[in-house]
Amino acid sequence: MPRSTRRRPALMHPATEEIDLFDVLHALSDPTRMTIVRILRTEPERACGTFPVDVAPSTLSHHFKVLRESGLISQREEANRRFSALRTVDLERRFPGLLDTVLAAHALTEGAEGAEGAEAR
Amino acid sequence: MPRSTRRRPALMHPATEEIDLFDVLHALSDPTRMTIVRILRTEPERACGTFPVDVAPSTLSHHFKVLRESGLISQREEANRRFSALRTVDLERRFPGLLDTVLAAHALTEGAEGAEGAEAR
DNA sequence: TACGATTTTCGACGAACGACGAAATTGGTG
DNA sequence: CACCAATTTCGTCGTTCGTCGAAAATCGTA
Repeated sequence: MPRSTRRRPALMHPATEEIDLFDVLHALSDPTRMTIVRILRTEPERACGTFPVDVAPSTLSHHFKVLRESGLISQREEANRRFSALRTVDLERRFPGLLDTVLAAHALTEGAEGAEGAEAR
Repeated sequence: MPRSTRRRPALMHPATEEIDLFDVLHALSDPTRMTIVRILRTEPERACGTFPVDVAPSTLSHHFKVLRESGLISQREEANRRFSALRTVDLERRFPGLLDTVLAAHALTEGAEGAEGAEAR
């Protein structure tokens, strides 16, 4: 038997040149997805289930799909798990400086938001 | 009689420090609004009705409201007209480099998009 | 092979979105 | 005052969004 008998459909990733700015902006305009991206910024790779966001697994799966199809992250399957990684190089090539600037902007709002009663999410 | 007898409610603009990143990203994730912002980038001020976007007036009004409440633009009333302007200084103060980077990113996608059959919008 | 862990797919639901037309508001002008 | 032009508000429509739970798929392991 071949090493990979794919029964699950292959994961769709847009090519670098096909990454759409509106899709990216929309993907980043959700707090949960922003959290995921921010975490992924500090680690090369991470399994889906290990993100500290409190939504149902199915919801999380949905967000990962949005992120993947927007071109923000790539996903790799390994056995049971699915590992996600930021497409930093591709993003930088497609929209130079965008990810850095947006994440920096979000970092600016960090302390203030949490301080006034928006604990999780 | 006083110079301004406001019967219409005053226009709501978020203070600079209150501009929300998610609102900004969401506002920019719509093509029509992106067009408006891009145009406003090249002119200090412009009346609402003079934007070359083909949507119904009421729809346009809605987009201006979203842009204004996100903090991206300010609006000033003068007689019948309402003039819009980019809040470049406030934006820069709140999220340094964000607007420039996003608009630069959008500029990169300009030629290619229009070339393959997405004339208007 | 049966189980458990990980993740997705599949509806479902309510909220928000983008679009529209009709009606109302406002103010300048004949 | 009547009219016109610019714009908003209101209600509606269909779509998309974010969320969930239940069920299915996949794979390692007991």
